[in-house]
This record gives sequence, C-alpha cells and structure tokens, in this order.
Amino acid sequence: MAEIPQPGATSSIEDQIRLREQKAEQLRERGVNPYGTGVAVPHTTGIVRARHESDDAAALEANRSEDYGLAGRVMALRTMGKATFASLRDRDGDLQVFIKKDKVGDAAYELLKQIDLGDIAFARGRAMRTRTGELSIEAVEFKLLSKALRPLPEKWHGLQDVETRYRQRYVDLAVNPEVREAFRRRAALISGLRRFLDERGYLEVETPILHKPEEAGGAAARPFQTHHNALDLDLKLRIATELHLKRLIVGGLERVYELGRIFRNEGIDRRHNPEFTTVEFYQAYATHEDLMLLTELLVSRLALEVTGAAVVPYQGALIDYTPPWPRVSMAFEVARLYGVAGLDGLEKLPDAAWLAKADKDEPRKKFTHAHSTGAKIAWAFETFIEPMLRSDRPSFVIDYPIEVSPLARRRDSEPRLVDRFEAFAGGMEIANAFSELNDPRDQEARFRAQVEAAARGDVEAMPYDRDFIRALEHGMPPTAGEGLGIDRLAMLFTDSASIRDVILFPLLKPEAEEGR
RNA sequence: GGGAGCGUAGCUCAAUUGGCAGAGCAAUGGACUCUUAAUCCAUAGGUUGAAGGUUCGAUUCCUUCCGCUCUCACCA
Repeated sequence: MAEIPQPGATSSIEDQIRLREQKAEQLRERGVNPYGTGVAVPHTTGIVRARHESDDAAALEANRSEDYGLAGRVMALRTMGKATFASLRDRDGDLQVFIKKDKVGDAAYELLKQIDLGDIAFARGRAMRTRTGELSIEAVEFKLLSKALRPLPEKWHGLQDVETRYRQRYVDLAVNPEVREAFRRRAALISGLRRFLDERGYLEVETPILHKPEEAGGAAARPFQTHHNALDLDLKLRIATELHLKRLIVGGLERVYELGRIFRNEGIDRRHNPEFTTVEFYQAYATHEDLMLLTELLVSRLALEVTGAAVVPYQGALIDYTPPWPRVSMAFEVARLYGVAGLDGLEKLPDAAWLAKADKDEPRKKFTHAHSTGAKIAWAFETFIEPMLRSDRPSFVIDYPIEVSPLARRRDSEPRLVDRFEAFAGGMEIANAFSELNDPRDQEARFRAQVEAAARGDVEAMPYDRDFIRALEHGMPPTAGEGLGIDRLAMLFTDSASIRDVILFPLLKPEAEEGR
C-alpha cells in the first residue's frame, strides 16, 4: 500500500493540514468518501452507558448485547499494533471503542491508519468491558465519516486561550466538556422558564426588534442604528420589549411574555454584551408584591432544575435561592445610614452631609449628577449599601424613589416612592420589576421630561412614543411587569465570572487578517 | 475612553544580567492484540502578535500599532 509519510515532512500547521488532505485523498482512492453521508446512527454513548452501567465483564460476556452504532469525534487513539483503543465523543459524552484487527478485518484495520484525532467516525459493535473494567464497544466496524484537516488542541489541558475559545467556539465546545455543560444549563434555564410561565397562563409573544426611532424606549440606553432601504427609513434595534408588551396588555392578552435578544450600544465588560437576552413578562391585575413572590419561586425552581440544588456555588460563595428572599428597603436603609427619620429627614439633608460618607473621588463625582433627593438616595444606596448586600442570598431591593423610576407607578400611600423592586444575586442585578404606570397623562408628562432631558444632551433619554400614549388612552388594566436577565441567571447557574462564558459567540473586535 | 498585565511551535507552557529559542502533548517513520495523559526508539516542526529603534548581539530594553484579560469610567 502507498506510504503517506514524506521524507522531510514537517509538522507545521500547514504541513499537518496537507498530510490530512493526503489521507483524505488516499481514502477516496480506496473508495471511501471522506465526507460521506447517509450513515444511520441509531445509538449514543449515553444509551450504551445507561444500559450497561451496572453490567460487569462476565455479565456482558454471558449476555451478549446487541450491536450499537455510534458516531462522534475521535478524541483519543491508542494503538497497540493489531489492537487500537479509540475514544469517541458524541453529544452525550465519551465512550471507548476497542478495535481489534481480527474483529474488523485486515482491510478495515488498515484504513485506521488514515484516521486522525479530531475526525468524525462511526463505530459498530457490542458492549463489553476491558480488562481494566472500562465499558467499551468492541468494534466489528469502524469507519471515517468526516475528515478533520486541523488538529485538536492538547488533550490534557484542552483549549485554554480565552480569545481563541470565544473566536473559535466550535473548538472550545469540541474539547472542553464544561463548556458544553454551561450551554446545556443555559438551555435548561430557558426551557424551564418557558414552562413556568406557560403553566401560569402567560402567552409567549414576539414584538418587533426593528424599532422606529420613536419606539426605541423602555429603558435608559443608547440604541444601535440601522436603515431600511426600500422604505428609506432609519431604524433602531430595540433596547427593551416593554412598550410593545404593555400595548398587548391594553389589547386584553392580560398575561404576556417575550424572551429575546435586546441590543444596547454600550460598553463591553464582564457583565455586559451588546446583545443579550431578557425575558419581560407582564401580568394584568397583579402588583409588584405578586411579582416578588413569583420571582423567588421562579428563580429558586430554576436553580433546582438547572443545577440540581437550591444552593448554588458562585465565585467562591454559596447562594441559597430558597424563598423567601430577604428584602432591603432602599429608602429606609439610606435614612438609617444617615441617622435621619425617613424621607422627610433625607429631604432636609444638605449636600455636605450626603457627601460626608464618601471619602473617594469617584463617588463624589457621581454625586454631582444627582439632582433630586430620590437620585441622592439611589446614589447613597448604590455607593454604600449595595456592596454590603448578602452574598449567600439573593436580595430584593424595594422602596425606590420616583425620580429614578420613570415607568413605575407612584405609591398611593407615599407618592415619593414607587411600587418597584430589583433582585440582586452574586453582586449583579438580575431583575427589575414594578407596578406599571397606566395613567396616560402621567406617562405623557414623563415622556415630555425625557424629551427635555434629551434636549439637554442625555443620550439615553427615551423618545416620546405617541402611539404608546394612544394605547394607554384606551385604558390599560392595573398591571405589574418584570424584566429578567437571562445571561446573568445563566452566569449564576454555571458559576461563570464573565457573560462571555454563557454567550456562544460574544462580540469581539475583528481578528487580525494574517494567520489562519 | 483611562490604568495595569499578557501575546513564544497546532495546543499547554519554559527560556538566567541582553548571549546559539526549549519541553510535554499533537504530528511523521518504526515496534507492540486490554490501553486509557499507553509505552519504547527515531524524525520533524519557530516571521517569539506587527512595524520600527537602541545594541556587536533583542523573546528579553525603548516607541508605535493590533488583539485579549483585569480594572476604572460608562451602563435599569
């Protein structure tokens, strides 16, 4: 038979690719299509493992199993002359295949020489245990399905380089099992969430992602710009789903949710990706109190479903999601911090007293942007109290000032506050919810204030959405709504420090031209 | 955008005061019918992110640029 090795062959990446191409060519010459199709793959490694986990070697000898047909990536090859051990990795995991020359035949065994690590291969044979007890497939057939031209990263350390892991996620997924697990958990999180809401009579809906300029509100953020050619229309990518979902509440759907991508033209860091996933849900005739109960039930159930426990490790801490979650009053805690009596006391605090607690430049600078008592309360909370929130429990922060809550309903018993909460866990905001503002005239006034803010140069101010006012004028039932950050929850349930570890293809700067 | 750090073989990592750029895995050839980070023998693989500078000599020192990480700013 023809010899592949070339004298003077090197092992630069180009040479390795060329060698593998030559192997593919040799297989073609022997009638094997290195990129064939139509191979039935009736089983998975998981099926074999589940069926024979408790069978010992003797049992498998006495009771011959059926022949299993498996396909996957060749992750290891250990050749011992006329016997070879291969590890095949499919969606369920890895399984060893024991290939003996006298079982597969001389010709098939010879073709093994054309198999490289990383190739996609098919194996057929009964279940057995090797001398060391490892459950294996004793191959009666082993063949190439797809030739890999590039070598896999090292088997022991896997792919470590963070940048390559994100840019070439296919390699990361192929060789790093914990990455597969993280995205499995993300999928379980999303399907569990859907199930939870569906069971409670919420209707899943889809609203536009392309927003006309006047629609791109619902949050304080800068949008991405785009353009529709046929209509010659400037459009923006949505920064929230809020305003469309509330229109559906006006329309009488009563319970709706949208799970989807939103886009914010802002900085990128460990907790922020320009496109990310939220679920927003709105429930007519509910209050923010109802949503607090719903949230702690939902998140604790998801923790259990996704991770198998209600107490989940995150970055060195253990977070116990069991309800009820501790509640922290923003207004009360800030008043207590300053030793004054409630909102009345805080309103009388001079700026010098507010700043007395801040000894660093940066919070002092931020304070100059706080133009109302409410904004100062929020500043003090974020600066001094938020970092002290318990790390072993999620927390609800309640009693938000109206000045920092432009879409929330004023509280009847205390008009300086709104019926709103945010949920925090692992040092991150994971949810924001409130009883919705449904007074069209009040909403008009708040839009107007936003337009004025925009005129003053606030690039994150919302536009005046005339049609949304028209919708509210038709009457929106008293409603509570909430937004949950799916990526943040995925981080918490996978113990990921970076949002990029739970987004398959995070946004990166373009890669340099050279190199392959 | 500011600050700090990192970038060496396909992968994971070394390289002394600035003195011939190395190892393991992967690859190639050979031996081996129960290995599992297989083992053994042999071989080959480098624009040290890019460009420039200092120097007899630069992976090492300097400048600029590119990318990534952390951090600050920004950010419901």
